[in-house]
Amino acid sequence: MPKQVDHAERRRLIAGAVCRLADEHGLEGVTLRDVAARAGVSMGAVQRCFRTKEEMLAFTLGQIGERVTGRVRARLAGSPAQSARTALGHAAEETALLRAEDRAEARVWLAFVAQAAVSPALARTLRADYARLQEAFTGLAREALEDAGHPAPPDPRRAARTLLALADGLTTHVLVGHLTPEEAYEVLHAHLAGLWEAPPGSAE
Amino acid sequence: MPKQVDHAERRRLIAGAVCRLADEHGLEGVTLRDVAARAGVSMGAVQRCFRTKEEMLAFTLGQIGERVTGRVRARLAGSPAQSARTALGHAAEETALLRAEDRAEARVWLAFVAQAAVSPALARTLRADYARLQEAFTGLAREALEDAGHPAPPDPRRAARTLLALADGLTTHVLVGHLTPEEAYEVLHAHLAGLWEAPPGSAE
DNA sequence: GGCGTTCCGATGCGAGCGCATCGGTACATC
DNA sequence: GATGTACCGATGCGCTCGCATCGGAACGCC
Repeated sequence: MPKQVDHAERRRLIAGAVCRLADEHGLEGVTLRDVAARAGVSMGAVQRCFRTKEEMLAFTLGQIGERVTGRVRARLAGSPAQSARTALGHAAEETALLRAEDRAEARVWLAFVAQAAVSPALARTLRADYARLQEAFTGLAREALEDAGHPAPPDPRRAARTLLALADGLTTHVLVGHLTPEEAYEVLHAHLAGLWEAPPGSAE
Repeated sequence: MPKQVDHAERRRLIAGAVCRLADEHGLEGVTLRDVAARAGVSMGAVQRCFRTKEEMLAFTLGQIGERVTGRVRARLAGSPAQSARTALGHAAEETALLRAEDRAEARVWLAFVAQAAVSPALARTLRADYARLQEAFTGLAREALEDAGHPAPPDPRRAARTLLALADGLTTHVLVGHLTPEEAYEVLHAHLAGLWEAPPGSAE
């Protein structure tokens, strides 16, 4: 067995370079040459790891999805100690990518979402991520709404969908500069607060 | 004075071609040659109307913005007869682009939003559109919330921002196939219903 | 009908793209 | 240390891109 290379690790390395480039110039600005240069490897190495560019992009999107859902899960793992309500708030924050240090990740996410609209393969990956997130949100929302003491708690799945869409919309609006991160944060938490204060039987 | 051409009309014609192509293959698939072919003109004509490709894309984005805000305004024009609450719902529907026939427009919008994240010129255009929409939404929300008889009505601007972000998020989720248009519609209207039913002093 | 002006379609150009190829290198094995 | 294999970096290829260029068509005007 001659020289061996940790392929998985290298793939992650390359995916990281893809993210940094996509953050700077958009997904269109991601070329194999630039990726190789940024990752500090040769083009040949990139081509060895991924047969085509599309495969590379799909892998990168998968990495991003794992990172986001992983962070949400990490927050949830520490949640039993806190209330489900707080946990849901934190999860929504993680998803909305409002922090300054998440800015790059948000831009990459947006680039991939746009591409997914015309690329079935990417759309599949993205749908799986959204499904996982919605499931997690729904569980938390159910728990939190029951805690709120509603005799007939609102539909937790709908609450989760609303929250997920709101988080994504806020991410977008921050990215294009329509809202500041602070404004988005305020909108998000006002929405969450409204969830618990809604009267029994409310549709929201 | 020799041959004269309606430049404004031709620009709109070309912008239409850009939209159709962006719908099919994403913004990356929009090339000057394809645009010219789709618009039924020569490449030279396209280059005469727009000095650069970027100028062409910016103009197209402006057209889309005008179309959306124009439709919202049109709905609003007929609103004095109805309640502000209904008008706000209709405006939100228009913005969310959930109908099947809006699908193409939604895809184009998403492509431009992603590009705007790395293109200041596009971002400016987009911000102006969002500002207009938010203003319109805020006015309607204020009116509707006052009609709802709150002694201390919730912040209408925040309600408008929430609604706008939610609408955009839903558009995105429908595009990637996470939600069906019907599910998104249901989420949107449940959120609207929750607005009126929130108790006085509610944060939402 | 010649003329001047405006417009346009075809063509060329340099650059950059994704991908294929291949000789050389590094390393486990014996 | 020879050898076989897995790997990689460099280079080449075919293509398409955005943009520049230019000869000629179209047309109001004298």
